[in-house]
Amino acid sequence: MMKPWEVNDMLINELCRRCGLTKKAVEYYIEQGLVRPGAMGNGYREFTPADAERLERVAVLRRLGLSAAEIRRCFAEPHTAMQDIAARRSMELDAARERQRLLKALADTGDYAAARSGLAALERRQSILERLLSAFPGPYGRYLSLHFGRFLTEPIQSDVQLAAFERVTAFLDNVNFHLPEELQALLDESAVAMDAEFVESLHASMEHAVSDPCGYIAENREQLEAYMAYTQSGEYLSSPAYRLKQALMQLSCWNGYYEEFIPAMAELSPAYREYREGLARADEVFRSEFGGPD
Amino acid sequence: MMKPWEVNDMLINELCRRCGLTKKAVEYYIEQGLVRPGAMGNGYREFTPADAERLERVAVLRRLGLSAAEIRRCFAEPHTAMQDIAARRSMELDAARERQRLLKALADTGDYAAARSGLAALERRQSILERLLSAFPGPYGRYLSLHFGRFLTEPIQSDVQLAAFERVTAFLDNVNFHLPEELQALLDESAVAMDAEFVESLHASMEHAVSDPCGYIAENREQLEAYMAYTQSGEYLSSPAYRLKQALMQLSCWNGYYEEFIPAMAELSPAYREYREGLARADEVFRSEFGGPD
DNA sequence: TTGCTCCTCACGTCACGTGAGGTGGC
DNA sequence: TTGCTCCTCACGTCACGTGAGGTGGC
Repeated sequence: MMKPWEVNDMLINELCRRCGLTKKAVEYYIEQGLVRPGAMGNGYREFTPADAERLERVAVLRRLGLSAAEIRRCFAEPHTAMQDIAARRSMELDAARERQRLLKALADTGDYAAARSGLAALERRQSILERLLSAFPGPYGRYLSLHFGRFLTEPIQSDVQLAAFERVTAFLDNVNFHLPEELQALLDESAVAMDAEFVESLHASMEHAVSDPCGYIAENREQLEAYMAYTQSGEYLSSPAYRLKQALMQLSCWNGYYEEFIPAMAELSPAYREYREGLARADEVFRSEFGGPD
Repeated sequence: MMKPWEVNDMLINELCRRCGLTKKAVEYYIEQGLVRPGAMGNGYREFTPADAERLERVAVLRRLGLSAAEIRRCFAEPHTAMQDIAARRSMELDAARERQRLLKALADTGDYAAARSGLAALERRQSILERLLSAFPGPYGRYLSLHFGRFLTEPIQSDVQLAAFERVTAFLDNVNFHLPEELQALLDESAVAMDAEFVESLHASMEHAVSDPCGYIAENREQLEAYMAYTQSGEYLSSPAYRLKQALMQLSCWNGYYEEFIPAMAELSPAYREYREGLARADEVFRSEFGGPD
């Protein structure tokens, strides 16, 4: 039960000096299970250098704004948790920035009604993005929230939109999207590089393809043909990437992703509807050019 | 004591429906003195339409992130408080953005030491800016925090800098900067338009003047001469603006602004020292061109 | 009487801070 | 014994949420 005293072990005061925390903070972290110091015979707590280092990290993460529960997650799943939390923080920052803008405008104009409607739009956007991150944990959810976040900036003006909003949130609350582990890993891997910048560039090239499909095809004919050929090759059809694609489509169909979520999003957001319509038009041109479904 | 029941008065449930708050929230705001409903004979609380409107505003301000105490201030001093709070929020947002960057970097690299030093720099910057806002309430403090904030982005590397930081914060904690009311009003009025953009443009033109004083003088000779003439005119010397300037310089001397604060800032921030040096060099050129002290 | 509204406690949340009162080691 | 460290309660903060237990009005 009792471990032997080592030369570098220390009592709480020395520990606090080292990691810049108060005794009370350390006691709280012990209570929260973030460290488990040994007990000496007299009831004193004894901390190892490893405990000290751990608490130094706790201090850094706290000052970065993480809660005790989030810090626990960071230690439990070192890589994924921190990325997840950083993505959430980034979203919250966007919201805070918008709130700051609304506050400044309110201070300048005194127009509470404008602030109220700005808040309503903001809160709806946030609740969808949060649900996306919860429903699809990890990099893929991050990608989705960046993708759909682009279309969720306008205020709601009609009851149809309000109903669509309810359907979107209801879908996200109930969806469960479980891939086999290896495919999930592959999905995460391929989504991991999709940060805000990447999604931005993706959207820009999409816009180009949509607004001028023929020009886009002319400019990128070589790559497009190579890609089409690849999607028909045996290599592709036997690859995990193909299995992932199939699984994603299956899951999406079962969930009602295409029948419920996408139509509701299109009703909610005019910008998203336009995007989908452009996509459909471009797709037709592509099909007639390269033939075949898919 | 008891006021007569009016047709549009309402009980708490109706009130909550109107302003989108829970009963508990309303009770809390009553406790905090944000509304004072009337009491009916049976102990029920009775809210007027004015109470309802007030609580709608409370709800908006709360969703914008203000605390109960801040909301009280907004009602007490309608214009100044909201601007003050918005300025503070803006600063906190900058800090949050930086923290988000550090968290993302930590998630990517796992480098806790880098995060720690980034946090230290950030926290020092924030503590100076907060003190500036507290020491100089209102628009002038906002201007100062924007002005000095530009120079407080580098980390501290020497003990001399650390000591200078302590002197800066000690100065700001102890300074009291009270102008006669009319001059304070004038100062606030002239500082009110100095937002981030304005300070940015001010700094840009300052930089131009410093890097090429002769060119700057050549380009702006007319305005500069007009300004110099104005500062010598009887009109200026008998204006409140002149009295304000004199009072500011007096106060600054008494406080040790020039003997303590400015030198400490120059020791703390190399960027600020450079700025001051450039200013001094440019000033000499201006003097030799336009003559006279001041 | 039933069902609904209203009221006032009291305790919980989160990350600690601030004592109070008592013990251990030198 | 003195002075310092250590310990464990207990209560406070902020903006409420969640009951519990009791009353008022129809």
